[in-house]
Amino acid sequence: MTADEPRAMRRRPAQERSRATVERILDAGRSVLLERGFEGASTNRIAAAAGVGPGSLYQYFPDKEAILDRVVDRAVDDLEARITRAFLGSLRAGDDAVRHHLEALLDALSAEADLVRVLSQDRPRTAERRRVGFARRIDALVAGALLAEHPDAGRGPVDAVAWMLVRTVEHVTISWVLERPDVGREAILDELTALVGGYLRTRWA
Amino acid sequence: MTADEPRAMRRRPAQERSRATVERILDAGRSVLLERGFEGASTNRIAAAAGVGPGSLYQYFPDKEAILDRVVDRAVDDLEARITRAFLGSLRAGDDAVRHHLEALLDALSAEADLVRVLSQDRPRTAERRRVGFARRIDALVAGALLAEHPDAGRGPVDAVAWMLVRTVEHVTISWVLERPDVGREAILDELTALVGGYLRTRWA
DNA sequence: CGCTGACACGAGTCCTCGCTCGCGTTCAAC
DNA sequence: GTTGAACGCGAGCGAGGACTCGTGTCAGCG
Repeated sequence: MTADEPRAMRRRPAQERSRATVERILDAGRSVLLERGFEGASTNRIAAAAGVGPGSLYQYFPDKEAILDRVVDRAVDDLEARITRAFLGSLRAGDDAVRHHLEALLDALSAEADLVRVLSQDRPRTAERRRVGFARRIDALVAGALLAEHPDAGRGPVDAVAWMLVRTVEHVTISWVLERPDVGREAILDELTALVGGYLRTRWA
Repeated sequence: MTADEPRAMRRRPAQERSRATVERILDAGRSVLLERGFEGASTNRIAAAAGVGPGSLYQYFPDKEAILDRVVDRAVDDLEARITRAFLGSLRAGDDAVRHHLEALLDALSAEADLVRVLSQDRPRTAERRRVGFARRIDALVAGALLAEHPDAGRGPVDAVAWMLVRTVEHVTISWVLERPDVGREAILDELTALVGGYLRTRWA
């Protein structure tokens, strides 16, 4: 009953046929979104790409926003899962932990460059909410890790450090993927590692 | 004759009256843009806000995009000027130079938080081009400053360092202005200074 | 004053888009 | 096979937006 609880489906698909239709709609939504951005993702275009009448969209979704919300949610879930998995997977890499984390993140973003571009450029409220939400969860993770290593540091400073590190790493990696500047993958990883490492060492020398 | 040279005015205003009209249109465009975002910045709304008929817009601008382009250009010019001035103004602050630069940047962005929000969230191609263009110019400035201090470092590494520092500082300051996290101005300046300083020290110890 | 071009106006045109609704089709249950 | 619900379809409605055009007003000049 909250203001913006996830819009329910208008009708819950019962037969196999309709479940496939919903799937086709969401896939088409993803394609159209990646190819033409939010601007060009009209309902008629999505329906056409799904090989479905415009009316069929509204059998299962209350409105356009609900469709794109689900599309974005799915895509971002994938991306988040990929990143989180990479993050956790490189936890045991003791010494070069920072670099391994950065490497995993950079590769995850590179693998979904089109998605990252669309979500970063046309930026509807949904996508923005998801981005900030995810960032905040990572904030907590990083803050926890930092606090474990420096139990004497206060809660406040640790939170500030975590917040800043997360924004830094987020934007540098995304900018690298999108701008493709004249800086190689290895070079940017070296620099980012130095940035984070130098900071942490400076901060808690 | 190039593909996207700046759209010329349809008619160059000759009398004082019409020059004032153009001014009113651009001012209204700015207000509407800041209050309702790109989404809500319709031509009719801008005309109404300017106290002008819809037709009058097209006496001087070929289409809607041209109007918003000029509005964005003006706003970003102001912001750029403010930032550049602050940057140059704090050049002589010898020892704490880094911190002074960051302070100036943060304050400039805070003073125009609404503009920063609109340009960062709904992000049309124009605004994005301008952002990247500005960033690249700052890249060059910073690279120059770094090279002056470390003449023995190669061109490539210096460019990479400059590129990364600029993206880092850009996004951390903008995120702070937009998210208003639970981190005070002094704290974030301390942290950013430590981040940049620690990095540079690590990099060229 | 009278004339002319510059300027302002805003009802109206055309178009796109989100969304509906009535009808035809397919499927599952008996 | 029959029936009724689930499903699919797509022409079309209403809203809103960009932009036009015919008409009226104003400034400057003789």
